[in-house]
Amino acid sequence: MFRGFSTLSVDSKGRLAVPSRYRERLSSETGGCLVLTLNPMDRSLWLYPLVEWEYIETKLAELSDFDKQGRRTKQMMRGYASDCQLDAQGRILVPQELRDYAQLTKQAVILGQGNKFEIWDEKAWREQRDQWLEQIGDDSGETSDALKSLSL
Amino acid sequence: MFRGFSTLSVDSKGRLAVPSRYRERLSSETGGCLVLTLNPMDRSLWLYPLVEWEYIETKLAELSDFDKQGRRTKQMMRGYASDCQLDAQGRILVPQELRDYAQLTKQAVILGQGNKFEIWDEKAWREQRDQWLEQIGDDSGETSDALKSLSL
DNA sequence: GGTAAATGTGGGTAATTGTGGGTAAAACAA
DNA sequence: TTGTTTTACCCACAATTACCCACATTTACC
Repeated sequence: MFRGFSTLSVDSKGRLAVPSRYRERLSSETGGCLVLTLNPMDRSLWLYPLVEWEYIETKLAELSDFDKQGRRTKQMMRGYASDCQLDAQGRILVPQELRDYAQLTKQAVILGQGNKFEIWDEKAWREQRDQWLEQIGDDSGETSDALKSLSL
Repeated sequence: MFRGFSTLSVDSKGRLAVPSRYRERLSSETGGCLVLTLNPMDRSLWLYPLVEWEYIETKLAELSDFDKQGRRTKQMMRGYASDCQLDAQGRILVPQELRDYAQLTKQAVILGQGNKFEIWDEKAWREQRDQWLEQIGDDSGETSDALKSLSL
């Protein structure tokens, strides 16, 4: 399981260095093969080790083409999934299209999220975070049963 | 499984270059024989390796002629299916009729979608995409059970 | 606190890939 | 047949990417 937070810079070629503490695990688990795709919920990116992605892909493939929301989710995540490899310096190249989607500028943040990483533009992340923090505490409005019974 | 995104240009002759990362697989799997047809769900095209298409064709043949949606799907997909071959530069020639259907102009995008590729006019794709992204995140309204229990 | 190692960052170069166009062969129509 | 259009094959340039090296900064350790 991946966890933790790092800031990192996106250079002029769109490369992004994965924090060194994760590199060994990524190389050994999957030979450095990673899959980067968009997060359909937010303007951010998800980075999976290849094996994890393949599992996600089977789950996506099971979604019906005749369910609209399911079809769209599938189309987005698979359509934008791009294979990448750590280079000799432990960086990945983020395709232009995905940089645009997540509005990545010079500074980005990477968040460990269990089976994957989430990558945000730093400024966008801070704004979202502050906004959510206000909402989460606010327990008016709908809260699912699963959440209601969750003790952290 | 095919995945990933590329932009590509449709030249004045209606040719379209398949991204090089897929070429070897397409050549070896099917000797470069591909089938291009329309996507009956959206104004875009589907590109299958021949073997995949043949499997789809058997499934289409099983659809009843007394189900309207089934009959139309069959008619469209089979009727517009056209064989094509990768040329020496890895391009395919898109028939005028299909270019018109998908409203392909100069810039197109190609999306890996599991057993096939999906080809859109770039502008049309971006408009659709932005519209869908709003809907996916919007969790009011109906969400299918399959999606509700999906963790990505 | 100082030194050495590890890490993050930037950029140059060569190979690969995408794109456009010329020309010859093939298909089609009159 | 003849003329016209379409398709296949070839070459060439431009843009992108992969790979390599170098330096600055941070971290770990003595």
